[in-house]
Amino acid sequence: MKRGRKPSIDAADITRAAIAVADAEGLAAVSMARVAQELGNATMALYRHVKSKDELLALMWDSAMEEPPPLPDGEWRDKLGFWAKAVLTAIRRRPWFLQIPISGPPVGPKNLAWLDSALSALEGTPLGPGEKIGVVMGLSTFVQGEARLSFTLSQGFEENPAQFNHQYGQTLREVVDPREMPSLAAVIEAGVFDLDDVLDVGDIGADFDFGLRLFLEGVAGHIRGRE
Amino acid sequence: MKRGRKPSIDAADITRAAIAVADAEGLAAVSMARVAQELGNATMALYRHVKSKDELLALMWDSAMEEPPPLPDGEWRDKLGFWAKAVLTAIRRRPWFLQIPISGPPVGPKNLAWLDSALSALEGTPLGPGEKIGVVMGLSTFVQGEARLSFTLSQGFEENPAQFNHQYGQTLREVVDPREMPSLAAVIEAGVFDLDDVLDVGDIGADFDFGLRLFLEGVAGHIRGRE
DNA sequence: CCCTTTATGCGTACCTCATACGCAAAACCT
DNA sequence: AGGTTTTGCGTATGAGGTACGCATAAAGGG
Repeated sequence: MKRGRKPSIDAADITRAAIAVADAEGLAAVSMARVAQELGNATMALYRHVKSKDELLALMWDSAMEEPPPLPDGEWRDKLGFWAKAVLTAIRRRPWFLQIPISGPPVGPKNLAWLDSALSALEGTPLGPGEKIGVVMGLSTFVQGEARLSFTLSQGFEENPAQFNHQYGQTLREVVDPREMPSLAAVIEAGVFDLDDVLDVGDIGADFDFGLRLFLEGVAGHIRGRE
Repeated sequence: MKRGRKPSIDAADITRAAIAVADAEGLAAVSMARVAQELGNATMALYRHVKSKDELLALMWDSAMEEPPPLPDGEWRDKLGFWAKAVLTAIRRRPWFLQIPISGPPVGPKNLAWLDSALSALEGTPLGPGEKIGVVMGLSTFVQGEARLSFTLSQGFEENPAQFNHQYGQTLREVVDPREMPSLAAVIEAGVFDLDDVLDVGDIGADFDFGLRLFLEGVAGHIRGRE
């Protein structure tokens, strides 16, 4: 049988506690001391189960994502669109996911399940394996980038609401010289940046939807040009 | 005239020094003490010109980008493609750019110049102002995401070369159960992940090129459907 | 030319963190 | 029971950000 003192906690416990802290107070609040306190252990006890904080962050990264939801029936475009929105929703539930400095390609089961889900959406298409990966990587990159952007902005908003809303369009009008940046000035004058709802944390966001549509349209074009 | 002791440095000097440190040793090496040393001042002297380290990072963020290069002649698709690659190249020159936790929308002149440049590429198209912004935002999101990914991976590679190259495909084969994730397993079996050149830091990268092509194709489709 | 005003330079000190080290405590084996 | 092995954790070190207050210049007024 196994010798030595029984472990009172294991790496999974630590990861869970760390995730709870991150969910409640943000990634910045995740310190070894804080996590240990959550578990009722001393700080240094954690190091028996986790080599370093970086390793803990990697574990958190693997465990952070929920299970991918089943895709709807329909053609690949609907499925991929649904998938993209599901990714965005999942990330929004754990915004700190994007703040973790990742150290390599995904090997955790959850992340791989999401990858599999996206690939399955392309199952009926004539795309080759490499192309499927390319499509999914591109889409995933776009979604994560958009999520990061919206999260960053909403965070900046909480810290300093004044600089947003109508302010931004106004600020740009002051800073941009129409002679130096005519294209940008034209867009500013059109009032595109005067929206109140630059963030719209609640729903999916028009920018995201538009970009997603463009990307999927591109995939459709690629498939068409290939048949 | 202005009273009081003459400032020996100003915020711009500090920003420059901080950027020099980041260029040479990475963003992690940028500490107030390190920057002060670079300038021959004491640590606390910096706080006369910069409210906090966060503010310094924001200043660095604004100054980090170079001037956008002039776009080539041709149709919008060539221009935007060129722009996207230029963004990627510029970011690769200062990889730490993406590590700075940004706090709001861009107001710095350099970043706005890039925005203007991208918008000017769409000048000849029938797209409205909101659509132009949508296209540019989407593209920018994609490019930054791709840059972040390639940077992250190349960094992980330096720290731990063993886990890459053929290893990754092998690792996946061990972890992925074909019954649970059939689509992913199929792609793995096709050998897509066995490449030596997952990163290819040198050139533009096939994934990036493919994703870029898809997105631009999507924009073309959108324009076509609008005329 | 000295003194007051004002802004900068910076030494000291405090706090938060990650983490190395070594000993104490517990659980198993013989 | 005594030895062995593994975990728990107190202590200590060092890095980093920054508040505070005094020292130090530079300009203006008398």
